[in-house]
Amino acid sequence: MTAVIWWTRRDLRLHDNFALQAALAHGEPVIPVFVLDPKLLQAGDVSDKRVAFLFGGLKALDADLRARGSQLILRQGDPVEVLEELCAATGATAVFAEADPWPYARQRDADVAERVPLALTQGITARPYDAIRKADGTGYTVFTPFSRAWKSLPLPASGDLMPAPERLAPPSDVPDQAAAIPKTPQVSETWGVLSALASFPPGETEGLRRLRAFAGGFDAPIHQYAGVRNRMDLDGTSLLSPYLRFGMISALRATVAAHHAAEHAPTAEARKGAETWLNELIWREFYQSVLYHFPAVLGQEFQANLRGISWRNDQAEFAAWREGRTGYPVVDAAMRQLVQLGWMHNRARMIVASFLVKDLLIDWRWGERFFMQHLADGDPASNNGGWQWTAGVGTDAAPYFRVFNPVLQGEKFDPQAAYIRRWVPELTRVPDKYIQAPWTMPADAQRLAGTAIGKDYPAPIVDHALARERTLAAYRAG
DNA sequence: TGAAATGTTGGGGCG
DNA sequence: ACGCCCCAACATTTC
Repeated sequence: MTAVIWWTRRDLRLHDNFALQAALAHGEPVIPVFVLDPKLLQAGDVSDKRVAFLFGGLKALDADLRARGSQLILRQGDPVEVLEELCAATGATAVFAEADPWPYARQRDADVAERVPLALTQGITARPYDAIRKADGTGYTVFTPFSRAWKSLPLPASGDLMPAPERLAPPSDVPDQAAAIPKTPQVSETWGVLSALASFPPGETEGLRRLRAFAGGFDAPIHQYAGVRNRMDLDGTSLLSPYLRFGMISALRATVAAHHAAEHAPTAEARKGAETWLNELIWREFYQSVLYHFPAVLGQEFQANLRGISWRNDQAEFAAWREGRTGYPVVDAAMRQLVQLGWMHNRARMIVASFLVKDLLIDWRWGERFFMQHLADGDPASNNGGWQWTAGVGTDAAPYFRVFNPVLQGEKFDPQAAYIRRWVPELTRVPDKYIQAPWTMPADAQRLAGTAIGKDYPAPIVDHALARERTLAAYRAG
């Protein structure tokens, strides 16, 4: 047997790992390698919360490998050079990794493959993202037929999933890696990072624990998911997205768990909950497939006739949006949650995205980039899909005239304003009656609440009704 | 995975 | 008793 390299990238797990299994089938020892690519870690491109989640995941993976007799080999540099060096130093004859549809990753892997024998497997998605195609071989651009095709294929039984290997041979002949541990980017030990990590402790063990807690058993939260998933004030969602993003939980395992929960649901409502969550996982599969077949979506609107919209792109308003001071409490709560936690409730993502694009008339790419910087679960495919959907310019997009009213969304999905009060403390004492639209509060009520609008909390930076008309006109003209 | 504008209906107040 | 108006409630259309 000869040494081979398991190159892990966004699959920081040992269970259900096609690349690791392929490596094990090919040779031993398997040398687990992660390459920190400086191009992906430049300050300004990624927030400290996102980096902290990644580094924490690497630490956890290393611990899990050491518990099995191996360890994670961590290197920083250009993956082509690093892998070529490692192959030379260790005598590894092949490199195994899970394929990634992101154009940057595809180019990188093509460059690596020119220098070392690279074998790519599936695994980022539950089904290979290039497998579901229309009869003519092209990719789907509408979700419903995609999901129908996706669901028509069989899923493995729970018992057929791949457990983590129990023992791994120690990687031999690996040069000392002490010098390779990265010094940059700095992960600041700030309260923000610590509190973000407390909400999302990185690692495969935690990912698996969350999946079990969410989808395991007859009374699991997945069965209530359909009814509460849009409530921003409740923990009704799985809170699994960062784990899925870095592959700390396999998409396949999540899918099988959802399917199993649906099949064994005690009531029709419970079944609907599991099916609804499964559908959300299929949206993720859909957008990976869209990115694979239509990589140009990363730069431009999928809908060719909507590429000429005249964005206002007001810098001051963009700053107010980023910093959670638009004067619309639901929007501000959500943006502060994002920046502090590195995560945002999905309903809130739609609300703030609609606000940026359709109230401020700011280019959706600005929002897409800001989300990628801050979201621990930020993924090029899902993030782009979500933004193009909200902007009404993508595959299977929301129609352009669908504009969210932030006040009504708040009333519907944060009815007691607990979400707002949690993230916008200066509104804590504002009564329910006014909290979704504090500018309507009479002067005496402002005094009573200790919140002067325009001073303690901003007046709305735009009038929603006017902004809506302005956007409809811009889209019609564009 | 909207919301606003517009249309319709039906009960109750009133002369 | 009856017609008229008002308007909430609901439905449909439009963006």
